[in-house]
Amino acid sequence: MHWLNGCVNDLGGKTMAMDKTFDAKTAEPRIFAEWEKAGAFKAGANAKPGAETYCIQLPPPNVTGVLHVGHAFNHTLMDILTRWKRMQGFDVLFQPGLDHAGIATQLVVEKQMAAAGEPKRADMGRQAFLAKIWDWKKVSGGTILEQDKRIGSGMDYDRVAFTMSGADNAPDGEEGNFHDAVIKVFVQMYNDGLIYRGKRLVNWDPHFETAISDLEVENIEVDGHMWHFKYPLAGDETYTYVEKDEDGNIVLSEERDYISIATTRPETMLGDGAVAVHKDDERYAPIVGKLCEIPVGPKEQRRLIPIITDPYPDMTFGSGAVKITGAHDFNDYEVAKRGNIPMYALMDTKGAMRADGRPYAEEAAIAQRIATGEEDFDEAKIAAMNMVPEEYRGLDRFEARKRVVADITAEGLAVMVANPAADLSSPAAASTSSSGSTGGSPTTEIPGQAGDDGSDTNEPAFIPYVENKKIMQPRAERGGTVIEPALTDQWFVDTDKIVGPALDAVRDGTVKIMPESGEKVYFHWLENIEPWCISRQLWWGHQIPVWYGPPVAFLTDHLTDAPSQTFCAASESEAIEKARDYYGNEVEIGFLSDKQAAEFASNNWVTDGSGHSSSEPITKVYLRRDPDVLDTWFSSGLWPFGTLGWPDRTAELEKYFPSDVLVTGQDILFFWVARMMMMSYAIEDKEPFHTVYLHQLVRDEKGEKMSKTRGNVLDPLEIVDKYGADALRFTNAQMAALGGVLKISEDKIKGYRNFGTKLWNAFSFADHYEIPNPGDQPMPQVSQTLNKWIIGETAKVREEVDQALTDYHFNTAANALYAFTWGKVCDWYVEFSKPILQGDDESAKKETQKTLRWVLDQACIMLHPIMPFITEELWGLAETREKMGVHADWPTYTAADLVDPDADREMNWVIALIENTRSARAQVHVPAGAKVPLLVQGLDPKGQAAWDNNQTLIQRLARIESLTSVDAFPKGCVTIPMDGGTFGIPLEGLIDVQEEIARLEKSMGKLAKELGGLKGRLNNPKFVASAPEEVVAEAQENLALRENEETQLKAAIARLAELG
RNA sequence: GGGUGAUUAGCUCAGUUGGUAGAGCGCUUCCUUUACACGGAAGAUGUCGGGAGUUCGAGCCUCUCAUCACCCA
Repeated sequence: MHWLNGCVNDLGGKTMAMDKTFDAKTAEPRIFAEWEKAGAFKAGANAKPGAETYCIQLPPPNVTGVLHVGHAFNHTLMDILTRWKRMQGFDVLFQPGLDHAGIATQLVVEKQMAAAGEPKRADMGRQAFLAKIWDWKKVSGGTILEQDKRIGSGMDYDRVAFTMSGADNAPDGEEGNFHDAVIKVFVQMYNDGLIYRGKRLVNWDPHFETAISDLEVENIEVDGHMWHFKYPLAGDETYTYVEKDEDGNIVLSEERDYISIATTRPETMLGDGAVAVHKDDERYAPIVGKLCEIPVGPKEQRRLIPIITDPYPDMTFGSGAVKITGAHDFNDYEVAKRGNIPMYALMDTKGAMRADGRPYAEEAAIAQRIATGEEDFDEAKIAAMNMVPEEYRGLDRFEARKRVVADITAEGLAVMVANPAADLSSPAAASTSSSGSTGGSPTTEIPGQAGDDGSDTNEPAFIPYVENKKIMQPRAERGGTVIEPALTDQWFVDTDKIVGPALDAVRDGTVKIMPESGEKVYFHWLENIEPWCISRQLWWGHQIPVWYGPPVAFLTDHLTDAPSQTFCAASESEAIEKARDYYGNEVEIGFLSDKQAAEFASNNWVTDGSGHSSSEPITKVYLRRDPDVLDTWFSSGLWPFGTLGWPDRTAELEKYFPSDVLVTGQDILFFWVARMMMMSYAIEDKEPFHTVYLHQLVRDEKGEKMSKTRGNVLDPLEIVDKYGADALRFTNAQMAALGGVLKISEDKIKGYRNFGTKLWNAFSFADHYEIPNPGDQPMPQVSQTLNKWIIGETAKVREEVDQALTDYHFNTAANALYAFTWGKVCDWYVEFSKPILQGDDESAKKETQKTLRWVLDQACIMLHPIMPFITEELWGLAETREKMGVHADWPTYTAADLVDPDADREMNWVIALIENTRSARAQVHVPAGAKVPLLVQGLDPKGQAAWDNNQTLIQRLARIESLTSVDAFPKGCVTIPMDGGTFGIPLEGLIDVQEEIARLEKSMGKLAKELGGLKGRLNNPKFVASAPEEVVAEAQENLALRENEETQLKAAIARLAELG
């Protein structure tokens, strides 16, 4: 054939010798190129007229990504499904694409710029920086899709979608609909009241100076410290602090003029709004409602905060009292919201202590009036207040922490404990310390202060109480910066309003999540869904289509404190229209540049430099575009229809949306799957797909996550180089048990490479026997039992594979094909066919030749979705083919039509006889090569027929010289019990009688166990009464067989016993 | 702390209306027999995590305990 070189010559269709093994390294790229040239993966390729559609959309990898084993696994599964459906004649689209991956991409490009010594992005400006990223994307973006070709992913590469395509600043060649889609969705959702702006505590990345989603934060356990400080009570109040043990015995009772607070983040004390204790905590009951003092900052302006009750504090943890810093901790945020406690933000966008605002003394005075209820407050007022004392302003948060700890300790407000390093015999150290804290052991380590006071020879008797403990620290998934919870203005999707249909769809089965456990997790998450923060303070992404302008009152009153006006519009021109409607036609509308917008101060809407007096009306206003971009998941949430041309009603959209199945990692169920569900329903009022197939992370052979730092990363491309793509793909399919843990190992891959070679050699065998290989031939009509049998087996495996793939049981499909190809075709059919192929019966020979070719073709077809390369190569060895293997017609024959029960029974009997004979021979050490005579006793007609039909091949495979029927076995005979007769190998004088008896007794032992079970059940009247008929019948049948076998074994043992 | 899952051969894992346990790899022995040593033949190994319950019958269903993993706080 023309599309595959080599292997076929012009000498009358006779094939040249095949290579010893399949040379994956050279063949695979060649074959993939041929597929692409033939357009084999184009949408609708090989579709039968009027075919149903089948669509899978690739979860878009990051544009910066390179192929790792997780992708390879994920992509293989989708490729298996789409290849399978394509061969069945469906109208298939396997839609590829890439995600612009805001933060990840920006990080990559900024790193490169830094390495090249180029100016920082802030210096180069937004447009120039974006141009840089686009340049980078052009050169290195999408490497992964090229790598995908190495593993055989059959996607429609002419349709690669990109989530930033068509953006305002996109260069030539990056046209596309995605940007329009994103903007249209935003505007639509804004107009529908599904998107709003608000102040929320978000995860703030101080390095990128952006909010990131909860899901992009990972909590890492690190060594941290828990400091214990005293918050003195206001007005010299005291109370009796009583601590009891489990039995209620008082273990400590003392007068205190403070409340002890434990914290891992002392620097946030400056922003405390309250101290909270549990309402059931008797220790603090006397002081609830009183005020205490934050023990930091200038002495004269110490703030007082209330002691409140809340369910949040854990009475058994730390001192049981918690400082509430609503602006810097998520738990505190909830407590503060519940208790209407002011949340003072202490840090700027870089994570340094704020340096803006009024002098601390003024701020503290206002805060004091708020705390005592003398002054009202609202969100904006609190946000403007800077509660950082001058001495800490501008310090990095970690530096501020050290300073705060040192200052409090110096003032004597740290909780002290006895110093274990001090001389315990001294009276001071032996006395009871004032610490009443529970949990944790004191430590001598004082971070940042070691050696400051006291010398090595003269340890202080008491030291500050600092626990060394593991704390969970939030880190940015990208970059690893310590996340700072921050109160900021962000855009949110009101998920409560759109989550309904997404939940219903799964509840009512419109969308099925596999494995089912995924549904539970999905419900749990969506039923407790939080507002989705969609703004990111990045540049690489879809800029939020919102412009701000002055309130209309500003035109006449420049000092108005009315809030600014928001215009949400799909474009600048639309924004102008909206602004005109608002300001009136006489007012000229302009836009602030990026630079101006960046420097914008909220009270200055006039930027033409002219001075305006409040009496002078303004005739031109400048709109400022929101500088933020949308969360990457906002755009990828539109993937199911965005890839198909939406908002245009393209033919592809009509055809392929909703798609069929989403195959993705369990880890992005919330990130992505849930969002696609919500967005699809919100925008198109349709489910995005009908099935979600979730799989786990691919791990190394020990089950550990692969990571560069661990050094256990397997590179799929190296595997492909070493073992071929098919081996990797087969391994992937074979591990894909629903919900299973995915552990990949090189040994496994090697094993499936060997499997490919086995298939290869089966073809090699056919060539070796000079079996014609004409190409597409109908299933042969056969009369030979052997051929009937293998055709039936083929039908069985076809059903099994189809069922398995329908159920997404890739492992079952792979294992069934493995067992069929190796265990049935190679181990038995090929061996059985040899005597016929070498024999004189021309018609049997011809029939077997045809059957063998047919069976091998079927194996190729059915293995193709999993092992496309080697099967394509083998397919192409035929003289003619109507289509390439990638488009070969998937079979539809059924076991009901093709399984011949008689042939089945006969061949299984033959196989059992050969196996039993081999086993008996091996165990009595008959040399493997030696041919032995075989005796038979009491062979029934069926057995006789089976023997007669298959005599040659039994003799060949069991190495039998002759068969003689006898009435009684001679003494010293190895016994082979079979259904329908007992066989024996006469070996008098050659066998070790004791060994043979041992062998038979072992068989008896196994039998006895089975018999016991069977008899036990059948003798139980309740079993016979309550079990289904067929189960009872099966048991009875089984019992008869086993009893027969038992009789034969007993006789054999008796014979040997005589001998011994 | 909340959630989800796992525990089956030496290892890695299958095992769906509950019918009496399998595969691959590894291991042992033998075999270079004309498709294949990336091979062939034979073989060994299980209290299906512990305990209890439902059932004629439980690896599978229920409860409980133990250990582990992952996700979210």
